[in-house]
Amino acid sequence: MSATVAGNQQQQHPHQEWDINDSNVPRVVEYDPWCEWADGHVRRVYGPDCEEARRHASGWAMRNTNNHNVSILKKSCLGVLVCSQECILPGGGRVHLRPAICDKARKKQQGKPCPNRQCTGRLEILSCRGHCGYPVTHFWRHTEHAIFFQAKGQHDHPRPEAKSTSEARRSVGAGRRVRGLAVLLANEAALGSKLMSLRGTKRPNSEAIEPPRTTQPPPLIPDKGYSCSCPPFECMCGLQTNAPAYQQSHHHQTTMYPQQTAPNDTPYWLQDTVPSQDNALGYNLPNQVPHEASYPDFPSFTGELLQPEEIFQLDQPLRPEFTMNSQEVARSPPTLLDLGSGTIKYEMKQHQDQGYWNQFLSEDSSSSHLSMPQDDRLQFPSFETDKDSNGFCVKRPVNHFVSNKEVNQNHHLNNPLNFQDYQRQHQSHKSFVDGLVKNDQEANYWAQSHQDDRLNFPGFDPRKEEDLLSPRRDVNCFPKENCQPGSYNVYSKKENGMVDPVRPSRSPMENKHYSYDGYSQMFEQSDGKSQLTNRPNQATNRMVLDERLQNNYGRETNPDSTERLFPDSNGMEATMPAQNSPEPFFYPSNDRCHYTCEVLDTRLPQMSMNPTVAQSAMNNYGDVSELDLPPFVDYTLVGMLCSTEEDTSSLLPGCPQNGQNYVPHH
DNA sequence: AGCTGCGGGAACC
DNA sequence: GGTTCCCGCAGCT
Repeated sequence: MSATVAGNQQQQHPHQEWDINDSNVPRVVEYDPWCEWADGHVRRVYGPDCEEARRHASGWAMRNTNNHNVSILKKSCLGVLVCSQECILPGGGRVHLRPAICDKARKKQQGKPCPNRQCTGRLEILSCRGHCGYPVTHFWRHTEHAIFFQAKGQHDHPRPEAKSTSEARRSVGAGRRVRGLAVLLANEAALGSKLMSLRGTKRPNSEAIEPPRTTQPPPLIPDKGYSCSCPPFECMCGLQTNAPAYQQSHHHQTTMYPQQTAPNDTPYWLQDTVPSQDNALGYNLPNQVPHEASYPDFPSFTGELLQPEEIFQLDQPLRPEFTMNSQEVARSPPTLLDLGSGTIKYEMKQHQDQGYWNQFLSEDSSSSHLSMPQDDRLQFPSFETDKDSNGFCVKRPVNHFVSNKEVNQNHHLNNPLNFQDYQRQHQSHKSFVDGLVKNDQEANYWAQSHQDDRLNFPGFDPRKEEDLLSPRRDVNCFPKENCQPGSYNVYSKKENGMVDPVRPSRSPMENKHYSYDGYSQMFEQSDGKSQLTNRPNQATNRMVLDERLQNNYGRETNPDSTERLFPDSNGMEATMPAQNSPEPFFYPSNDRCHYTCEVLDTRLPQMSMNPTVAQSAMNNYGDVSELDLPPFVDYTLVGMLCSTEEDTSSLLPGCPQNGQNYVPHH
């Protein structure tokens, strides 16, 4: 697919506006690269030959929705399957499987035992409410020259496993021996997909099984009721959200919002993170278009590397302290999750592997709380570097600066590091490490860090902490002021101490924020306390970056956006370059969206983090060595692996979310 | 069995 | 009347 306009060009020619609903859409000469995980209010234009676009594919589980417009296909997000107990996988990640599109199949999924063999939870759907309380919607429109895509809303939940993973799991069949799956996955990896294997064991016990339940909430906010005045398909609610994270991914890091609005003294990224990005990551990635089905071509295991089976035999938790080059970073890391030991192993390129594995093997995870740099994830092969519109890899500024204030109020969900911080704070929750639940840690959590965590949680709004959709829902995208009061009240019930009918309080878990990141936890989960101690450091490191960011991206607003390029009066399609620019998309006037800055700052930004979530799963490996698998055991791991890609994109968005982000004008 | 697209219908404004 | 979402159906893989 051809590249889009260069960043500079984009800036000069701000996003020409077009709407999927327009009678005449512009005739695009350049197309956006395929983006599997489009999030936020974005618009993209794909070439007619883009297979993914033609299939209306998406990493998100999107179901068809009738919009009574045959020319425009509408799809809405089904959310993600999560563990009812919000358990943390041995690797630190969380369960987030892909909901079946088919209602029937989806119903079957719900209530199944959590894939985490050490967890007694059940799978339940965490529905998407990213669009003012309703599921995020995707619109597809085909024209003679291009395929137009428009998304509304910001996913307020972790990314589900990749579709390919879900399919693989399905094909393997529940209840099969894990090894079968491992083999399948291994083959996949060899093909450039991913290598995964997992070990299934019998579930420890069958506690009282919770009746299958759905987290599906009733529409909280009538699509129409809320005061958002955004026109159809142009709602900008929550648009800021993804911008930060995605923005990063682009060559032009146009970072808007948080940085601009909040001065901050708290480093958003840890310093160690920076180096890794700049140095470790060369971003010299192959010109590769993100593709749903195409996982980063990580190398398959070779004789020099430990075989999956061998890896699983390790008794000691592994601790990664390694760096990898940019190319490796670009790939999804093959990982192995040993549920038994709770260890996640990453496959590294051989030249690096040796050292990596040596270290890996020699360290004890129990004491590794600090072993992993805050920005380790940046070093993971799975990170896909950003590519410029032309498909060339561009060094992605890792410097995403966010002040403390921002961290608390305007948390960028997209920021992996941010996420990481948060997550670490919550690792003690339901951690099943080495087969044991760390009760003591939980206690600590409540006694020492819980409150703290919340305050530090990105996007956390102290004023409304209880009103967050769900503890698991990291993002609260509901506009405070503009969503209908009535709708909003639904959430406020929680504020009043009311229990969410759908999700009975399970304190202490109840208030826990959903953590998507599995990276940091993988190696640190064993020591919850240490995590907390790290924070100060992290904060300090962020500072420099924040400053830089502000300087560089201080001027986000682009007045030019006012020009409305497309449909020309004569009815002919206006030719325009695809909107790949990372630049924020501003509406000509403020009147289109009434969300207040406060809302955006405090809530929307969180959404951008979502992508990160997926990471949790990402580096987990399944242990191939063991045998019978409970039907569900497999997919957790699989899903986790899948998330790799997701995470990748989220962290360092493989797909330029830049497409066309709408940024609220204030 | 599950995905996808289509269309009817209800609810809301 | 317009828009949204829910649901079922049928074709396809």
